[in-house]
Formats: sequence, C-alpha cells, structure tokens
Amino acid sequence: MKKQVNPKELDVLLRAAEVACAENGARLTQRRRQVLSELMQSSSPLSAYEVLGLCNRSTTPTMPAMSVYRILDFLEQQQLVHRLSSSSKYVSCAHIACDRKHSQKTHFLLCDGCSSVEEVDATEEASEALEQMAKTVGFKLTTQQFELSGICTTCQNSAGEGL
Amino acid sequence: MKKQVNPKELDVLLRAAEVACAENGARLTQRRRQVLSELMQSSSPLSAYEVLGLCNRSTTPTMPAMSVYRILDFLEQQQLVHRLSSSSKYVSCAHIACDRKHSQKTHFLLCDGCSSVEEVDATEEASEALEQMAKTVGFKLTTQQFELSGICTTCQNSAGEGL
DNA sequence: TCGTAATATGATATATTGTATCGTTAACGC
DNA sequence: GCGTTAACGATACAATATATCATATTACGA
Repeated sequence: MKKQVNPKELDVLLRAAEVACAENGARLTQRRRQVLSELMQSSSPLSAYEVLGLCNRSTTPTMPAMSVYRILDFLEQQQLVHRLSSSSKYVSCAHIACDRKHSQKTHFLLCDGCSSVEEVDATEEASEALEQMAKTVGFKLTTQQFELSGICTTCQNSAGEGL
Repeated sequence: MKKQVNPKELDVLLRAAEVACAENGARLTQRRRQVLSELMQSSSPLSAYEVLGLCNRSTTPTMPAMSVYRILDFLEQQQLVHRLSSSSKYVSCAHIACDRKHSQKTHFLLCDGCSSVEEVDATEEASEALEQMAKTVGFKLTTQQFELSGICTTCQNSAGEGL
C-alpha cells in the first residue's frame, strides 16, 4: 500500500535527506536513495526483505539482502529511518523535511488495526515522568524512544462498521 | 550467569507459579516448570535457544526448539514470563510471588551495561502523560508496557573504575 | 589526471529467531 | 476404562540478520 506522496513531495523529501547526509559528511547514493524512497512511499512499516522486494521489482541489477541491511543501518544512523524493534520493521522518519533537528525523544504509536505508524515528539510531562520513574530504581535513561500500541483515529471510527 | 536465587526461594516461586496456572485452569507441567525455572535463575534475559540449551544440558530426553517457543508463549499468556521485543529475549516476571494481580502497566528498564532488567510498575504520572500524548494524535493506547534503555545503579557506580 | 585510500556495494555463506504441520503421548472428565 | 482435549516430539522450513571477502566506485591529494 502506498502513502499519498506525490512525486513532487517525494522529491522534496529526498533532497532534504541528501542535505542532511551532506551535513554529516555522508552521501545519499543511488541505492540508499532507492531504499529510502520505498520507505517514504509506504503507508506502513516494511521489513528489510519487503524493501528488498520493492527495490528489485523496479531495478535491473538486483540488490542482495546484505545491502538492504547495510543501507538501513546507514539511514538509521542518519536518522532518516527508524527501526521498530517490536516488529523488526522500518519506517522513514517523519521529520526529514519539517525541521532541522531530530528530537531524541520521539515515540512511535503503532495502530493495532491498520499497522500505520505515527511518530510523535515526547511531551515534557511524559519525558519527565518516565525519567522520574526510572530514577526510583536508580536507572539513568539513555534513550527515550518507545513503541506504543494502540488504535488510531481512523480505526476507532471504523470499528463496528463492515468487517 | 546466575541470579542469587537459592533453592528454597526458587521453590517458592515455582509453587506460586503453579497456583497462578491453576487459577486459570492451566497446568504447569514438568517441561514448563523447567523452562520457567531456567529463566528464574538467570540474571539477564535469555533467548529461546539459550533456554533450550540450558534445558537440554540438564535433562536426558532432549527438548526440541519448537517446544521452547510453545512453552514460552504459554508462560507469557500466564504472565509468568515477559518477552522483550527489543532483544527477542525472555525474562521471568518479577511479580510471581510478590503480589497476586499483575499490573498491565509495567515497564522494563534494560541496562546497557550489564544487560540486567528491572521490571517496574508504571507510575500514575507516566501512565497519564503517555495516554495524554497519544490522545493528541487521536490514538487510544491498548498496551502500556515499554522497554526503556538506561544504566543501572551498579553500572553507573562502576563506570570509570577498571574496565 | 592519475594513483591511492576510503567508502560503498556485490556475492556467498551461515547464524539466529520463529512458525507450520502432523503424529504421538499424557492428562482429565465422565 | 475410554474418549476427548491438551501437551509434546519430530521435522521441515520461513523470516530476520550477520560475517566475510571480493569488487566497484568515489574522493582527493600528488
């Protein structure tokens, strides 16, 4: 299934990604662009092998699985994609074009119904509360990035209708 | 590595687990007890195949991997063990003997240093804050069980000393 | 611009994690 | 005891991921 991302929007996103890489002294090569592009056009997270399938459907020289993993690792380092550990799938970052700095406190809301993912910045309250909670058992948090399951608006509204 | 769980404590835990199963009309069979016992004695999360190895080290009729997965699923349903999706490993529940009802709002603090896991009940504040956060994008949370990375007290204190 | 070092990719093998399926054994309810 | 259900054994295989070495491409200074 495809997101409603028209070619122009996609191009803007990819350019922004290119700039982001350049700022880190890294390159967004053809292969990397291809992988990122597939993820950007998907409405739901994709597994590495799903990405591979999509890439190899459209290009002649076939890419090995190894490359996809390497590229996904690279894109993750550049914070252009995120890996969802609960499902071993990948999504493109929602903040590539919208603002320069990617917050380290980002959460993913995974819809049980339609598998869509919403990436949201942590609220001050949530961040504080979790840190405080960790502190009570002496933990110092190193990451603030969680995956929360739930039901998205659309699926809440369509519950009960049809199948 | 083994937890400091002496045989008497272990026995108490296993009995409690047995009772918990019975209350659900389920049985804690020999195999299930064996798997649970290995997890209880481990100081860090174990993969399914690590559990398998430990089980087959100590018993004559060897258990197939399939059984371990089945049994882990069962134990998870009974809330006697938890699966950590970020590492695909399993830990025994910290609340087997301590109180009757297992909270559905439990978090896992994973130490980056020593891989130990601390299971903590969510605070009211954290729970509220996360629900609120989800609500801003229309999500209704279905689970409140997260895995947070951090550094435990011990590792914080030993940082800088030795290696 | 050419050579070289660093980076990226290809190719292959293999490890790790997990599921499907089917037949057998053990427990439980009558 | 006897049939039904639950648990387990055995086997095959799918999905996810890493290790390793060879090749190609790029960056960059001489």
